[in-house]
Amino acid sequence: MTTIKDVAKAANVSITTVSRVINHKSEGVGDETREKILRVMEELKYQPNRIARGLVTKRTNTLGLILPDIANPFFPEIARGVEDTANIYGYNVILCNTDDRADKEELYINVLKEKCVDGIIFNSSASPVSGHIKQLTDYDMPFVLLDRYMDIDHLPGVYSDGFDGMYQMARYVLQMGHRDVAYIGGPKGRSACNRYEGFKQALDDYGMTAQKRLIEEGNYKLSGGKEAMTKLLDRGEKFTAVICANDLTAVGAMEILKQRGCAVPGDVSVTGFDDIQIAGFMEPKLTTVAQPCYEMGEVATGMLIKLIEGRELEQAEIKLKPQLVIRNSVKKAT
Amino acid sequence: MTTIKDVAKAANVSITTVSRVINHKSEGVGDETREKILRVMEELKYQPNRIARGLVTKRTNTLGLILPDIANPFFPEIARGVEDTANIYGYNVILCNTDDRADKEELYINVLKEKCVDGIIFNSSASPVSGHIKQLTDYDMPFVLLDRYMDIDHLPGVYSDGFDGMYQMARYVLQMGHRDVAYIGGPKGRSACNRYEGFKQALDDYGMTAQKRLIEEGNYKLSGGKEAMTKLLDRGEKFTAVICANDLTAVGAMEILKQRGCAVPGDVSVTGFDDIQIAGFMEPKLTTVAQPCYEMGEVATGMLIKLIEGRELEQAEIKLKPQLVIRNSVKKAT
DNA sequence: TTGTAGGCGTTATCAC
DNA sequence: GTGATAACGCCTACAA
Repeated sequence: MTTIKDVAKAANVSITTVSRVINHKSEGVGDETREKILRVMEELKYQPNRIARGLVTKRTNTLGLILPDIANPFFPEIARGVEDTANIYGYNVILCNTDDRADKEELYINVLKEKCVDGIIFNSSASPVSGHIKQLTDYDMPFVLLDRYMDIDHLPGVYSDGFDGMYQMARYVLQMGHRDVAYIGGPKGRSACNRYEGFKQALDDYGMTAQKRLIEEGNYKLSGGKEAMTKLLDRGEKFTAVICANDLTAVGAMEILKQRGCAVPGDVSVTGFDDIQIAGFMEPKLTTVAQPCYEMGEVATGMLIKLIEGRELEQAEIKLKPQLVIRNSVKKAT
Repeated sequence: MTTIKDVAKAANVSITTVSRVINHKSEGVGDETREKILRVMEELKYQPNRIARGLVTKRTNTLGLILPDIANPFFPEIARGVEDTANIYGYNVILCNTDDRADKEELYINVLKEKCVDGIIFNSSASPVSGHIKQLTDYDMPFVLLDRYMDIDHLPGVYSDGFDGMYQMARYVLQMGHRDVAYIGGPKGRSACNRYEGFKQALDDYGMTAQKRLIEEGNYKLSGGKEAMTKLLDRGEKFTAVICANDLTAVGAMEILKQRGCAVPGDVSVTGFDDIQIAGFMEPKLTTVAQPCYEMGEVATGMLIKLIEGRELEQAEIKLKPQLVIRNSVKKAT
């Protein structure tokens, strides 16, 4: 490995001078000397050692990205947005999968700190007040929260506006003339970014109120959609549309509907949320809401870099608008 | 930030001694002194600076993972396998998206080198003889190739055995009694890991030969499947099954089939390859071949770490077997 | 315009 | 057992 020292010797100058041209502090270096040094660097295939540089500058140009599971289809787009943006600004990103386990989160935060990353983007199901996240605020480590819990302390974070997304969807369904609209949500504990509240607001704007008999709890999985729809049907509820809190739930609900001889969207319209890959391929193609994943990664990274560079954030919390994706699973109510 | 120096001072010992207990070289440190140092480290919340350590040990415990696009559904599982394994052995991984562009690949290799990663896992569509990959072999940087081109020089690499996967599939289709079997492959240039060869071998084992009239070229996309199937049908070819080189192709082929009034699998059986998410959700559920993605990441990382630690590889090239996933898109030929 | 010297936080090599 | 001290490769006052 060739070092700055080798270059200096070969060019017959001091280390300082070489360092100057490496860092483009070209003021204070003669044209000839610079030329020569550049030439020698080329010949020797010199590459600066960023580790050594980091030791003195306290900057590694590396970011940490902590998320539950990159294999979960929700995250790759986010990760891509993060990496692209980081790359533009000259940063690299270390990927960490936590499976939402507090111990792994804590471990990664520590390692990342020891490796002196310049900042961390953090997606966790844990609330920010919980211990291992307090680590972050206690350290002087810049960080940005991603999705998940809206924060009470106005920590910097980027969120997908579930309220707005579901509001758009519900309004669309209502515009299509549906009045008996069922809703299959997430499990009780999880607030799910206010999706349910968006649903209620839309009803409200149409002078309606949510009817308890048409509201069921799901689990964000296929099974939840199936079970909820089974209950609805077994109780003999009447409805012309079902709004589901996510796509998997919608797929499950649809399967039961078809089994029971209900045509979708002929007899019952169905909607999802997330726009996972299958949404565009199933029969009928699912009308759903697309999360602004890539953009979330982009925006979060932009914020983080601002933070790292000591610039002020105009806004600590940024909510991004999801997008309504209209396909074929909703038809006009007759 | 508290350093080893602070700890030494607070514990009234030399930094050497502190360093000894940090690195668990407990031989040569008195029990009492160790206790005291441990206590002080705790109190001061000391965390070793891995940058500084790396500067002297020449090891960063960081790996580079270079791939085209983490948002491409093929890679998240691989990345997860890589990260999990790396984590087990105490490494972190830097994620790099190249979009298969040679310039980006070269750039990342350089940055990774400058950041002194201990090794690189590399997935590229470029052939290993091309310039920027030669960088890797020229450097004394350990690396493992992932999927893509089988290598002529027996560089270390992990591959999915496309031959075997397609052989399994074709054999299954033949076992189901089909004799007029069409094949929609990839674009001509790309060898596609010998999938086509696997297909031919299976026919051969059944005393049959591939018939040119039933072979069409695709592009691994929906459009390719549609076009190829349209050609086949327009030419009036007779077949009871179509084997597609990947799932998207199969989905495209199926759409045309249905449009033209052919039932799947009633009239024609269809198979895919890759087992992407939609395969399990479409109607009929697609019989396909699952790539050993997670395992590939796992194995590649294991190899890389061996390389890094200077241990010998029993095998430079490892081929992993894909798995046949039988669903509902193939029925017995009558 | 250029060079000298000190320091970043560790580990490694010797002494004692 | 323990402790100086010299690296590691680079940056940055401060001098010249």
